[in-house]
Amino acid sequence: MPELPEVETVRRGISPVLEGQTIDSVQVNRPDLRWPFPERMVERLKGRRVTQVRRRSKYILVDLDSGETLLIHLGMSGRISVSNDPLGLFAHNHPAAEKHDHVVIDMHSGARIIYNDPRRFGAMDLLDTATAAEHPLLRDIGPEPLGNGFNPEAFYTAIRTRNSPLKTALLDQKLVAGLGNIYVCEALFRAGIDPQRKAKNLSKARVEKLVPIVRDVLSEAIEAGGSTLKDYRKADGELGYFQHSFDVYGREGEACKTSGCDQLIRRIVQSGRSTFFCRQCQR
DNA sequence: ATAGGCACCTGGTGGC
DNA sequence: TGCCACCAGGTGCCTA
Repeated sequence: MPELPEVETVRRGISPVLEGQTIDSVQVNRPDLRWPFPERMVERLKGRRVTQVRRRSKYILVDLDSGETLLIHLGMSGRISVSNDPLGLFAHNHPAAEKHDHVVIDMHSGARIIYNDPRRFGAMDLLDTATAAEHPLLRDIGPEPLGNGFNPEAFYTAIRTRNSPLKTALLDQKLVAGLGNIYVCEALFRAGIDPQRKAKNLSKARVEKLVPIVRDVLSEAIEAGGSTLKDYRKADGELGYFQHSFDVYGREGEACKTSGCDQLIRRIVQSGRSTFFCRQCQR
């Protein structure tokens, strides 16, 4: 479930557990995720103090006092969970290991961070903190949707030359960072825009409507994650994995939620991915 | 430069 | 119960 809001929820969940704390040990249970883990990752993490936990798009960036930054991506199925054993006395205070627990990080505080990812589309790498933004995985990413760089003028210019459907353009991480299939569908529904419309043909007025809606959809999802976070952690420590009710995503054949609209939500495929929308409400 | 399709991998669901 | 097709929150890479 990791789009920007989920990744931000995870960041907020692990940040207080990591920042200012020292890594005691790291257990890596296989050689790779999507790519091999970086050389000597365990040794490079061990004994390091975490100075800051940041997010860029769907990447979590864990800065270390060594001048290196641990980059984490959750792919499609990545999960991070947190558990605690403050005195470091009882291993059973941590949940039993589960299938696909690929990386386990134990902090000096007794906290344990587990990275679990069945499909292994996720990734980890170690970068020089000073030049992290120039890393190939990060350098071409567009503006953060919740930051000043994502505004109607800039986005209008960015999609001006885009011949692809607007849905596809919104998923292009070079144009705007962090959006994924769910929140693009949701934002386009709320904006009343047909996902099949060509990006380059979008009027200035519609861009001005869409941009704040994208922000709202993401902000609300982060809020929902944040508010669910505490309760959920009490349960089993899973972060970024919360219930959410969507207007269109995953609702093919169900009634459109617009009052007075009698249409059913449709599913089409655009560049290989499902798009959910209402034909009546989205033009 | 841009657009489209494939690939990577595991697991869940629904039909026969 | 088994087998099969299809679906899934992402994105790098290859081809035109």
